Amino acid sequence: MSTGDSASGPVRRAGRARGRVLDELVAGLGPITAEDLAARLPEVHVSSVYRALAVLEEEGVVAHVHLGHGPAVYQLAEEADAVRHLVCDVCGLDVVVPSGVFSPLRRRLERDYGFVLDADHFAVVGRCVACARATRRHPG
Amino acid sequence: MSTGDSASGPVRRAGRARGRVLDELVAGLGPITAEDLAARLPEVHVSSVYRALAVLEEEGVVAHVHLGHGPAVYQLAEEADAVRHLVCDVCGLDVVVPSGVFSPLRRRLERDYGFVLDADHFAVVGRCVACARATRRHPG
DNA sequence: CTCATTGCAAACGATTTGCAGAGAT
DNA sequence: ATCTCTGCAAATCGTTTGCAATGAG
Repeated sequence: MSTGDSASGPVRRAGRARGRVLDELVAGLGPITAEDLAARLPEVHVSSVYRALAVLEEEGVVAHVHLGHGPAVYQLAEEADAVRHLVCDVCGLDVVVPSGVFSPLRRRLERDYGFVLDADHFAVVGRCVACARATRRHPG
Repeated sequence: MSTGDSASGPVRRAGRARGRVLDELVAGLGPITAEDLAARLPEVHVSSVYRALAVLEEEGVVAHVHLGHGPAVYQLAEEADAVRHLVCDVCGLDVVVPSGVFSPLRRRLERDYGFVLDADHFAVVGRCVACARATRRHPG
């Protein structure tokens, strides 16, 4: 019970990929996909980007969100905390809103169904103002 | 403006796949994936199942929902109308709730952000009662 | 030296597509 | 006969994984 950290896992050794990926995220590019990250880091292979992101997520430094049909986007966990994503299924626009907007639904789902909403891992899908307007079956 | 239905598309000809797929859905299996559908129809290729489903959706007979990480599930549009899906990200359980549960959020998003929520195309993700309980980091 | 980390290619699951042939009207 | 539909194989997209080489401690 002294050296045995039950869930400590392997000893982490800083390699090039992890550092570069974190640097990019810290540079504040906002939500970005693994592929876009790899595109900015010619020295780092896409698969290494995914692996680096996985480790960083495990450490709680990074978090990812699935935006509707598109690929997942990554971000510093601290930046992701207070917001939720509304993604337009038509144009892909990502509308970021304060997480508080979901509190009433969250409470209701939890009380009535025991379901704990995780609105920060998957975006909520719909249509943005512009696309909603355009979608009203061709006025006329 | 007589014979020219602006968006009528190609003349549909009933083929084996489309009929079989629709039969299965009418048989009331509830939400089912394209692959499961294909598995029940040895005479129909998966790709034909997807194509049949696409046509049926275009006609408004069928609708599909994306359940979190898993594949999309298909259902008769009329059966899908009144419900929303809460999917557990841990065990995959699909909790079906009346669509009314989302009305307050829907109204708020529309009023405050002009965003039209489409809660029937993508499930809302979280943890079911059992998994939520189990997730509270190993009590003890 | 040892073990984590990386690169690369190949595997993956879900879905789509090109093409030639079978089938419906 | 015409034009849609189907089967099959191959391609796609996003992501994961096996394996051997590299590198950090």
